[in-house]
Amino acid sequence: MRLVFMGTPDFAVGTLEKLVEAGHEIVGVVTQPDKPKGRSMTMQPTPVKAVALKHGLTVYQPKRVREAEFQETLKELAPEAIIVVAFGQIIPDSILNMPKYGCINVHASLLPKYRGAAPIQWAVIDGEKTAGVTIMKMDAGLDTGDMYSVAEIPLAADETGGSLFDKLSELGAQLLVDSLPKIVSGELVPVAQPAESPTDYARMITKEDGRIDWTKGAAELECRIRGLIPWPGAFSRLNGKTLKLWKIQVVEEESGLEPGQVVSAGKGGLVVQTGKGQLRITDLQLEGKKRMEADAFLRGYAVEPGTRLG
RNA sequence: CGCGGGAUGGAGCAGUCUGGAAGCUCGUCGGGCUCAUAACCCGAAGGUCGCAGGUUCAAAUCCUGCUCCCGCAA
Repeated sequence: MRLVFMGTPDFAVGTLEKLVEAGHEIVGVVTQPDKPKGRSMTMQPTPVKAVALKHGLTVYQPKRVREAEFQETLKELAPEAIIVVAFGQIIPDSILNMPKYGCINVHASLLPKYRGAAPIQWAVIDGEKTAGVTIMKMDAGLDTGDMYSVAEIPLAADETGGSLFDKLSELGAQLLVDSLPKIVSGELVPVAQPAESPTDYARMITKEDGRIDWTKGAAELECRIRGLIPWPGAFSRLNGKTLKLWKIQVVEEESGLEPGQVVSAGKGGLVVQTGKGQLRITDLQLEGKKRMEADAFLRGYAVEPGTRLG
């Protein structure tokens, strides 16, 4: 098919590559403008741009796709469909209706669950048992379009935002490539979504979402910590410094200490009381240091029981 | 030049401000105790103190340059 691809982060890269492999004619790749990134604050291309250039594809980076000038460009490209994967901009009606097959979106959730920008992390945070991807025909609403196909997978017990991200990225890419011909042939018919989503809107994750509220229960915190790996990561404060929590286990015991207080620190890791149960931190990272095992860290850095985190 | 922390035996840290014998908690190896042990006791090995210059009678420590790692910010 003659396609235009719109996407920005890593999640979209796999899909773009699959489309190229499948022999589709990608007449244009649209991605967000470069932004300064990293410690040096140097300008970095988006992951999608980097891959697009590698394949010799033409890249467009409009500040807003609704700009008249860009819409003209798009018209000239005359795609049969526009593939949208984690693009990061609202697409106006005029573009949604432009191609014959409209704008086809890969969304990383089992719609109508988790509409929004960060469906993957929220699924893990909420402790969902399964997750998946949905191929849908975009409409003016936010992730409310009619659905063509879905693929579902179970969540691993130690699933993290990052691991699920990788799985769904792959799953979504495959599902899209498989679905496209069937959409053209009419084999796949779009089905309307239920109007109401059973979950909260999956809003963008921010750094603050990683701050641990020790008054919450251990099981709930455990899901949250997994969901936020590798970014932004769950964190608390230890002696005035940021402490990232990388690996933890739930301990079904109570200590009588206040939530956030250290129960024990030693070979078993750093055990902290929560509002319900305790968390055993086994991999951590102190500000300015590398990630390491709690056991190793505690050999050189004394933490007295009763110390308060947060 | 976005802000900041760091590099010290195998691991994690202290020591650096206020130059003057390389330290702590572990690990490893040997021995002892014990029914036994990740427990306890005794002993040992193991370090160019990131790299390169400079100051000094003397540098892990002060000065200059460089490399690498990390947090913030995105």
